Amino acid sequence: MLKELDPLLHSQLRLGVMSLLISVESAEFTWLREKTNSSAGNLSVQLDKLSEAGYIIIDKSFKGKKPLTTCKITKHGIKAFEEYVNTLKQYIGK
Amino acid sequence: MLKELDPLLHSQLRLGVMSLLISVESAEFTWLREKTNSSAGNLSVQLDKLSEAGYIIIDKSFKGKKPLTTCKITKHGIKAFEEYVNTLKQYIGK
DNA sequence: CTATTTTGGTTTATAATATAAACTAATTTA
DNA sequence: TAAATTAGTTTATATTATAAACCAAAATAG
Repeated sequence: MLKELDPLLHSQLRLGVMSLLISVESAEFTWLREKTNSSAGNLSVQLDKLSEAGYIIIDKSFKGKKPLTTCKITKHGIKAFEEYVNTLKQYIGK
Repeated sequence: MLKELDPLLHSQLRLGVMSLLISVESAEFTWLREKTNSSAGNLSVQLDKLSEAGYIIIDKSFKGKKPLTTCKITKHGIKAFEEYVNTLKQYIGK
């Protein structure tokens, strides 16, 4: 029987974000937006969900007086991502 | 920039079905239901979607007077599945 | 200057999707 | 012969994804 795929990660945008975050120290909102080619609104919502799950931490600061949002994957997030990938292998074969 | 994941395949149940169908000659509705642990209603709807996309062919016959629904992946379906897997590798790393 | 556009977002409304509930019809089984 | 089971379909609902509308500050154009 096929195992469940973590629904929080089984979303193109959220998976994309996690995929990007896993290979960098931290990333800015604008960079994630460019890389994922998503709308700011959508990205904002999905980042919140990842954050609420403890998969990432979001730091909201200011660069001068402009808002600066940076994201960083957590250990919990890395684990969830790895588990997701493992489960996925059951679906896509190897 | 991350590529788009075929939304028809990026669904746990439909991906599960395709994953099962790719390794068998054909499969019965009831078997797919067991393997995917899905409700009959949900499975029925998702099979129709895969069928409409030309990813599978559904054959509805009778075993005696009981309905017998069997599914088979198409060449187009195999190609779509393989493309999906390739794109996915961009997300999950190798 | 000051009006408009751009940047960097958030909030909220809507569109799309997944899923279950309700239903049909035939078939065992009690 | 009434009740439960099998094998599904159809439809309603809950969930999710996504964009539209919005806000505040800053840069740019006239």
